[in-house]
Formats: sequence, C-alpha cells, structure tokens
Amino acid sequence: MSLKLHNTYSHKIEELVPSNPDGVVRMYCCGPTVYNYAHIGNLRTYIFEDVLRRTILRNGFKLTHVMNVTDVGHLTSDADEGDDKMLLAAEREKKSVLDIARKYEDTFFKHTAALNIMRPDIVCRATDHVQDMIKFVEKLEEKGYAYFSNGNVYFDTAKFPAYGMLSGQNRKDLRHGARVEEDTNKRNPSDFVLWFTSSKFKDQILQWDSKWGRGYPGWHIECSTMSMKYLGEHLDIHCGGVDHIAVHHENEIAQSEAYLGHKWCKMWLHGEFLQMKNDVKMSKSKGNFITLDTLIEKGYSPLHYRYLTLTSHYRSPLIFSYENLDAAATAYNNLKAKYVEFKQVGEVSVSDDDLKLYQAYLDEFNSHLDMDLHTPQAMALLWKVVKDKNLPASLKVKFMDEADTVFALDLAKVEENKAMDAPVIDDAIKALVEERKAARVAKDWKKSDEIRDKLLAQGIVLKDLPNNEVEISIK
RNA sequence: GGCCGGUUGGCAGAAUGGUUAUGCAGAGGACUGCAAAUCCUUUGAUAUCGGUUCAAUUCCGGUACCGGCCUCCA
Repeated sequence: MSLKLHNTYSHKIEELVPSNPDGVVRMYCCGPTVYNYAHIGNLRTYIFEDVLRRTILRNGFKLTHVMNVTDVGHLTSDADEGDDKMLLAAEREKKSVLDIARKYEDTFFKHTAALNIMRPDIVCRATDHVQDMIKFVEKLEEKGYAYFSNGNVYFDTAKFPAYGMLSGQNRKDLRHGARVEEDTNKRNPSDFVLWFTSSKFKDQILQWDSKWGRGYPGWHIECSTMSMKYLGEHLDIHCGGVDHIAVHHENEIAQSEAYLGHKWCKMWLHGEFLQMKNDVKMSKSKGNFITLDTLIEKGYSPLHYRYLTLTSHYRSPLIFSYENLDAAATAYNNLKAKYVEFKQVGEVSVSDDDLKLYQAYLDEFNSHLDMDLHTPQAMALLWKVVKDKNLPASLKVKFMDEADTVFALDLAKVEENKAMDAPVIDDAIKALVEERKAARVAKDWKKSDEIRDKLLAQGIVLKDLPNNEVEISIK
C-alpha cells in the first residue's frame, strides 16, 4: 500500500515518502487571513487538506501538520492599490486590529470544527513570529538575495534562477503592472517585498523595530519562517489553494531555498476553487460570499456541505448552487438512514466469503483514496457497498465506520437535535389521530384525509402502518 | 500580453482507445383505500471542426466558450 499524490511542481503523481529519517511526514498548509469570515470556497480547501491529513494517518504515517494564521495586515505588494485588509476591517467594525483578528480566528476554528476538520497539530500566528521573520530576512540579505530600496527590503528574483518553476511562468513573461501600478523601486518585476518600512498608505497599527527601521513583514515571509521553525529544513508537503501557486508559493520557494541553500519542499498540493453558478468568483475582497453560517441559517448541516465537496475531486472545480447542495443533503440523509437501518439488524453470523467480499471492498476503498485522494470514486464505492445484497448488514456498518475515518461525516452519530425543536404532540393531536383511526376503520377516506392534511399543515406527518397503526413524525 | 485548468445526461460529478461510475431529480412497478416512506426496475450525455487509428468521449491540432493566476484572496 502506498499513498500517491499529485505534485504541482512536477505535474506528476508521486508516492509519498517522508524525507526525514524519523519517518514523520511534515506538512504545512496556508491558513486563513483573519480579516473576515472564511467563505465556503475557502472551506473547501480546508476540507481537502483534512481528507489528505486523514488519509496520511490512515496509511500509518506519523504526521506533523502546521498551519499559519495571518493576523498581521499585509498589503505587501510592491505597488499596492489596496489598503491593509486588517486595518480596513478594524475601521469597519471600530475595533482594534488584534481584536478583529482574534474574533475571525475563533470563528474560523468554530466553522472548521463543525465541518469535522481536524485541528492541525500546530497553529501559529504571524504576529508571534515577527522576530523570526526579521532574522530570516537578515540572513537573506547576508547571502546577497535581498536588497534595500527606498525604505523596503526586496527579494531579488534574478539571483534565483529557478524562479517560476512551480507555475511554469517565466520571470520575463510577467507583465509589468498588469493589474497593479508598477513599483519603480524594484529591480525585476517579479521581485517582492520582504520587509516594509515605508508605505504610501496609512500608518500600520502593528509595527516592529528592525535594522531597516520600524515596519512590518511582507506577506510571503511568514510561511517560510514558521514552517521552518516547526518543521525543519525538509518539508514533505505544502498545501494551499490554486490561487497561491503563481505568486505566494513561488515566492516561498525562492526565499526558502535561497535561505537554506538546498531543495526545501518535496510536494506541492493545491485545491481547486468552488465556483458559483452564474455568478462571479466569491472573494473576501469583493464581499460577495457565502459563509457556513449562511448555510446553517438556511437549514443545512455543515456536513451536508462536507458531503458535497467529497463528491468531487479536489483538483477539479466544483460548481456550487443550492440545487446541488440539496442533492447532497438528500444523499447524505439517505446514507445516514442506511447506517441506522443496518445497525438495527444487529449481529448475524458472517461467513468467510462475506469477510472476503468485505475485505475486497475495503481494499478498493483504500486504493481510491491512496490514488490522489479520489473521494468521488470512494464515495461511489460506499454506495455500492450499501446496496450490495450479498454483504451482511453488520459488515456494511463496519465498512461505513471505516469510510468515515476519512469522510468524517458522522455516519454513526445519532441526531438528537430534531427532537429538540419538535412540536409537542399534545392531547388534541392524539385525539385527532384516534378520530382518524376510527374513520379509517369505517372506510371514511374523505374524513381520514382531511385530518391527515390538517396535521400536515402543522408540520406533523402521519404514516400508516399495518393493523391501523400510525407513525407520527415531524416534518 | 503571458501562464494554468476546464467543456460528459435535467443538476452535480467520475472514468475510459472498444462495455460511459455514483448521487440527486425524472419514468414504470411493488406496497397503500389514497398517500408518505421504503424497495425493485429504468430512460437519458461526452462543446465544435479536423487528424491519427480497425476503432476516439478518451490521443494530437485548430476554433468557440468557461474558470483561475500574473495585486491580498482557497
């Protein structure tokens, strides 16, 4: 058994082999910038990373998983048009920058927990590591990769010939000022800021002293600094969204390998976007996004959304619409109902052939996950198992439990909240039910249906069982 | 302008050089007084134009359209 993953750097599927002698897989994932709520597109990427994490563990590897929280405002860009995001958020909400950051950080982890996303082993905030970043930049400067120009420290991409390898973009093809005003302090268009002391924008609230003057770090430096601090010089896996490939991850590679003097990260994995149907891209900066709370308010469970994301491959775009979410919610509810049904059957004797069949299914399931996290095929297989008449219910339950170690859909968890907000079935309702029973005995179908409709209007569903028994449930 | 990725049934979404998963929806049937739920069965798709091939949805090329990146974004 081996775990194979698609490496953006090589464009190939490669086997995961830990590069450190202790055999521990070292994984770093780009975390949230906490100036606003994470939207469901952001969350898709974290679900993908969680599936990756769970699959690594399922393969028996030891893992150290690190994620950053970007709580220092960064405009970073070398010729930025925008204001600092954190500062804007603070103004918008009349709070201090750090209060804002903590608030959104808390919400982020509340949302990821609701989606059954395991918390990384180490979560690190940028603001706690600024001194480390300063040292990092100093060393880059000593090694001749950085230059000081008009108040800012820049990384000189001309000194790093491999720049652009990840995204396949040539340094020279990058368009000067394609979308942004050109920064004339830079030597090359692809150069990026490591440390700011001067900005044409408002004074930053969060600033630190450095040998170049009081200022703040460029955005890219935090990921290199913190990943090395916690994971050392040889990283196995670095994850993020596809939008990070071209600039952020390219810059991370440049500054990290320049700093270390050797190859840094082995595998790069990137999650594709969630696309809105008939709509423009969801983005924090445009403010047009759907959060997990939006879905909850509409009556969906966070796990309905998790299910939806599992039906597509992480490297394919997924189209979001409420129609699709409804389909996922129905499928998910049906799956859970199956679990309950199989569980009720209880233990029955299982033959060797049954066990063989079970094992064959399980092997196939693992092989789908181990082939670049192919959750859609694994999910299709789960349904096949659920519907297989030749497999005893107890083994179906066992299979579903196994699948849930990666899917994390709480298939075994019994819903209790439904009973909480259920209307009370009072005496008046009971009386109507009895009245209807009598009507049915008398074959007075008109009256019977009237009573059923009346109760349905109150959200009470009647289901006729044999022997004139009635099951009363809540819509 | 450069660079990535994509176009599969009603909606999503896999796979594949010859037989096109899975879920949701639809249809028919069983059950029911009728329903609901459930179960069984089932219709239906590979953007477009060329090329290679015995055979292309799959490989190659052109076109159109879509998404993303080149500024912080998952």
